[in-house]
Amino acid sequence: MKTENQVQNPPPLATIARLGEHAGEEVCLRGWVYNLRESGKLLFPQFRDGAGIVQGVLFQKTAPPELFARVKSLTQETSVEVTGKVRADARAPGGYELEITGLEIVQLVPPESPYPITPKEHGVDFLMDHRHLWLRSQRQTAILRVRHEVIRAVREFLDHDGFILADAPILTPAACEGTSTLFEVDYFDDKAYLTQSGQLYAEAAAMALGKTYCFGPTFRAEKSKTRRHLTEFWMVEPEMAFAQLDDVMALAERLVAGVVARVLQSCPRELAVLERNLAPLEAVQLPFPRISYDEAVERLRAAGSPIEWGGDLGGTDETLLAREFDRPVMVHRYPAQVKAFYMQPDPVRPEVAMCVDMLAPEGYGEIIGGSQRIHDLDLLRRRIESHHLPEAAFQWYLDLRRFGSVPHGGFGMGIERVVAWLCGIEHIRETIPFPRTIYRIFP
RNA sequence: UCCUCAGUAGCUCAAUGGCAGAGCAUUCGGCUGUUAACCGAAGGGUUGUAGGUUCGAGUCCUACCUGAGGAGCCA
Repeated sequence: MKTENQVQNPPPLATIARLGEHAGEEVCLRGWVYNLRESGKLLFPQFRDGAGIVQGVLFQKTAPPELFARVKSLTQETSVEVTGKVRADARAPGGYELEITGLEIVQLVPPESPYPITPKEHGVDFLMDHRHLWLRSQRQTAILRVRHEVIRAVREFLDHDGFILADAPILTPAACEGTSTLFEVDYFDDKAYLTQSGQLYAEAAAMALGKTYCFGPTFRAEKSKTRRHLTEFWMVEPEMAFAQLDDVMALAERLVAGVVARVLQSCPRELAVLERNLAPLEAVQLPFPRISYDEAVERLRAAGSPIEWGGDLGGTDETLLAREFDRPVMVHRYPAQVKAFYMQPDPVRPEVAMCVDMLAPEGYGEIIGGSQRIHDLDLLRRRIESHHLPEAAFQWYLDLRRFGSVPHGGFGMGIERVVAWLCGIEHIRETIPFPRTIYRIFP
């Protein structure tokens, strides 16, 4: 009966995520074999389709011998098209299972060279060497789906707020901030560098468009070796004309709160796979606490940190400070000496810069760094000089202060750090499909 | 760049200076509701590389290679 029906009327394609909508019906799934369990004359192949996992059931007693043999031969990650009747069953993981009526193998993974990543534990080195396959795991697909949702939420938020996307170049003639080590590339007979920030270009775009953002990969050649660093990472950088530090902070907290709310709403399944505790994310409501660098140093010293006024916050300082709040905390007005040359000094306290860092809770560190930019030509010139930067390279940037300069500002948000925080995962390397770290550029 | 740790079967890991082992994976057999299934058997090794100490080195020493965690720097 079933076979006849299949020939006359091919069953509709379904996805595992929405299998429940087809209860009682015969459907077709396209995907890969996740695992095969068997118990005598009873087979339980598990299938994944990129959005979920479902278990199939096949009894030798009732199945055509040829079909039974084919299912019994399935190896992990073999690609298949399987048809079957969807049935609710409390014994099945996910609540539904597929009573298999037909199965076509698209490509059989040969048993003599099995899929290398088994459902057992593996070490970091092995998994990173097989990143192209590791991506298929439940955990990795969940993380990538959250990443997708974060990026979509950021873009929709900025788009709806009147920001215009104007991307910055990736190949640049010189350092943007003059501090970090850059990747040098051969540019015909000249030298060029991979961008470390699109900000300077975003400032130019803001003078053209009012509110703008750039969103792309950025590169740092520093030999950072921590769970928070990649040499290639994605950053979104909004920039606003006619804006001051308070406007920058207001935008930053609205953006982050919006992204968190969106991920909570859209990714419950993924966060469950990742076993993310939702309470700390649900606590992320406006407004975020704002403290000055001065107050941060006081709090840190009270908490036992040896920090002195004048230095930047270390990783442990960030964790210590963030622990005192139940939502991201914005630390503003750092000493100008530890910050970039283009940051506007505080008018009443010139030794501090009109800048802000947002620290994520739970020890995830700095996710946003921003500032009000210097809009006065002479002051900016003096800063370029005192930072020993080549003024000639910055003439175009100085032009922005010659022709209709206005107070303006913005920030950069590191996508991978936000994703790591929202997913509650240990290491940033899992938040990007193919991470680049100091000692790893393969695959 | 600095500090710490690690490298043994395809994978995850054991092995007091004294015969190279287990679980998973693979192959074969068993099991009609499995949940990283389970039970039995088999195959699978230049112990990261090069030296050194020793009667004898996976184990101790030196150098190097590869990777991980952290510092500094940053998002």
